[in-house]
Amino acid sequence: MSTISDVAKLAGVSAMTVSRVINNSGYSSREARARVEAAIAELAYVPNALGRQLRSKQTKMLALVLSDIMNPFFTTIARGVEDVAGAHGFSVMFCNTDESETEEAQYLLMLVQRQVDGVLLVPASSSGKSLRMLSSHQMPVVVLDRRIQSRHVDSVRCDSEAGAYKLTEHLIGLGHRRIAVLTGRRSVSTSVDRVAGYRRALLDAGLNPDDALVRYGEYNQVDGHRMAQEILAVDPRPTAIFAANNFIAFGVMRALRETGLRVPEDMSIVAFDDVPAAWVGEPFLTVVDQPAYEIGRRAAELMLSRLEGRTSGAGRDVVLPSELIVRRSSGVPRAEVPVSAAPVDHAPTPDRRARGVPVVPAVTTGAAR
Amino acid sequence: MSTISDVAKLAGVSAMTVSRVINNSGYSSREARARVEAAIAELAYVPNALGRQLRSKQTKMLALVLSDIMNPFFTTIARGVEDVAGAHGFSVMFCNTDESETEEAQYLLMLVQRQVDGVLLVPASSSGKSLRMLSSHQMPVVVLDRRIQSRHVDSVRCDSEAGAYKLTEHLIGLGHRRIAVLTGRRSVSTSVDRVAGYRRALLDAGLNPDDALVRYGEYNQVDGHRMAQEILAVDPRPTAIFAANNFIAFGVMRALRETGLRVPEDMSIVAFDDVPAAWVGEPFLTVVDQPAYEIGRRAAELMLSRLEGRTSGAGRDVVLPSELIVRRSSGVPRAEVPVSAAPVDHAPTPDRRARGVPVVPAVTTGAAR
DNA sequence: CTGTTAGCGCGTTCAG
DNA sequence: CTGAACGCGCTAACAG
Repeated sequence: MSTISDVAKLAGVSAMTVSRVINNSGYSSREARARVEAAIAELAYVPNALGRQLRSKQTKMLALVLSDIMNPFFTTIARGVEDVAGAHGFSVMFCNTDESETEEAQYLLMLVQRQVDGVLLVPASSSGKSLRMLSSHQMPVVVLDRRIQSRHVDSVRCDSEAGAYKLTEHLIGLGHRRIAVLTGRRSVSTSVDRVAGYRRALLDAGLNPDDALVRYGEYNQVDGHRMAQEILAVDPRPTAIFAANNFIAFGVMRALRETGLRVPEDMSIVAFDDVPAAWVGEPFLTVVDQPAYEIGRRAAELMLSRLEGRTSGAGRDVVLPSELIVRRSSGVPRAEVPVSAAPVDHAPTPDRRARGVPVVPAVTTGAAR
Repeated sequence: MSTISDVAKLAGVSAMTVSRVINNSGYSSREARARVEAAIAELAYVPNALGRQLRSKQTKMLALVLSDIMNPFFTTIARGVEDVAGAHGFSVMFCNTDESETEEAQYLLMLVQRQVDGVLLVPASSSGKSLRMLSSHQMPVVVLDRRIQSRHVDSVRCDSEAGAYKLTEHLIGLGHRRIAVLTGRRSVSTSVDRVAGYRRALLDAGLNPDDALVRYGEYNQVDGHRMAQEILAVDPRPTAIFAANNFIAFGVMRALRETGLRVPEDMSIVAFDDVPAAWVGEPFLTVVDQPAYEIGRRAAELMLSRLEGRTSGAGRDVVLPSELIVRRSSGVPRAEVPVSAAPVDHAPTPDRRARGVPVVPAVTTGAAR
């Protein structure tokens, strides 16, 4: 490994001149430049970023701390972050917390030690402890996906409450009256926001929320399965289930399959998060799709514009809209339809994307709206 | 940001003593240790890893360079790498090359500059240029997923040839005689190995490979779709399609849906790569599943054991076995079954995992095997 | 346009 | 058991 002074020696100039040539900073004569470049080529010299980083106090490195890179929602966010960061000469480190506050704290400490230039954080809890720790070290932060209290921090997320409202409204429009919701843990804002949107939709329709139909758990398939089993034992049984994320939805599907219930004839399912089109043969679930790539992209841009001094002042809270996509997993509840007239439609069904106007004709219910 | 000498000053000792306390190296008296720890706490001192890295010439950082983190296969590999690396105190940087040699070269140069301790590489091409560049900088490398020429480099991959053989054999056993294969680009070893396994299976069954049924393209949905359209126009049309990866398979499914062909009644599909169980309601595709997490885990372990000096000598080539999982997307070809007796089985179908012995009874064909 | 000086924060070396 | 001196590779600040 040759160093900058090896190059300087070979080129017959000082290290400083070499530095200027490498970084295109300051002036340098054609001749000196040529000699330096020749020396660099001869030695196959590659500058050592560590020295530069130590001196300039910039690592050109961002960190993305999230719960699990295996979740397609986060994978997509990650790709958005990487694309933007890369275009600005920044690299990205990924850290999986698995929703554990302990893991999160350990990673954040490590990131501070490593002097990353900024942290993009999907907080494992809304306690704000992590944010305080980061700000005590003057570490720039953008919070992703979740709501936080602090007014000083930038955040980019999707409107969970509104998305949940849309899904619930859709089910009510189909005629459902008993709708269950299976969500994540109480300490995560998306979990509670989605329940809140669900409740508001029920109330707006003049329906009475039933706490027996609300379950909190983990955002994974195992817990989705468990919660679905519980909810299927409730009497009277709900006619529709709202899964607050994709993994929970798949756990629900499994539970229904095991119980022999058909979707949507015996039970409707709707969920948050779509599965990327590239990964599925025929999309089946009615979902609210979050703009995951956009969340990552916007978060990275916000971070970079702070770091490059193009943005300053109070924290921005960017809230992106979600989109309702109606597919075959949601239908009219059994009681509403004659048994003989419930054919399963297995023909190719293009997505009916709801844009503004609900695609499904609203069923007139007791209450307005 | 306080430094090690701030702590030293406050504790009334030298910087060296502080360093010893932090790293538990050498001796230090109880008293000194206590004073240092108090000072650290008071200043909320966090050691700057950059200084340490510059001095020790170790960054405790690995890089994973792959084509696209959005591909579930690579995401799973990434998680395997991260878990192992994290357990050893290493961090991981991810780089998406999108199969571009240019992108790859840029990333690798950046990684050398950043002085990462090692690179885990899914090479965009089998040219070996990247490997030569890395070795010229004495950068430790483990190649993942793909074959390379060099005998000096460690690699961890799955046996593509054998997996393709299993899938093709399965189709032949069902009675298929005209089987198409849609694969990736010729410069990637997995693409050509899968075609090789396919050809060997045909030959072993006494069938004649038809080059019109072999297509090379990109490992993505768009190209899978395009290649499927081409292959459906071939006369006589094949009765089964072997997609060499998951994305190609989904492109094929889309093409078939658009053409109005049913799977498996009108066309069987088999593919490389399973979709993680957590992401799908009911798995449908007959696949060969690669142990992706294991590939990542083993690669990271190999790298760490080299870095920690526990392994030395010639490059290891770890080849992991794949597993055939038979599902509903593959069936007996149309001609072989009376039209009246081809019911679609929509009941819950547990996976029939083939372990050693083929699950599907072998159809007696002209040739042995 | 170019070179010199002086660190960035830390750990190794060696003498107390 | 502890500290002083030095250097890792690079660049900001200042002369020339």
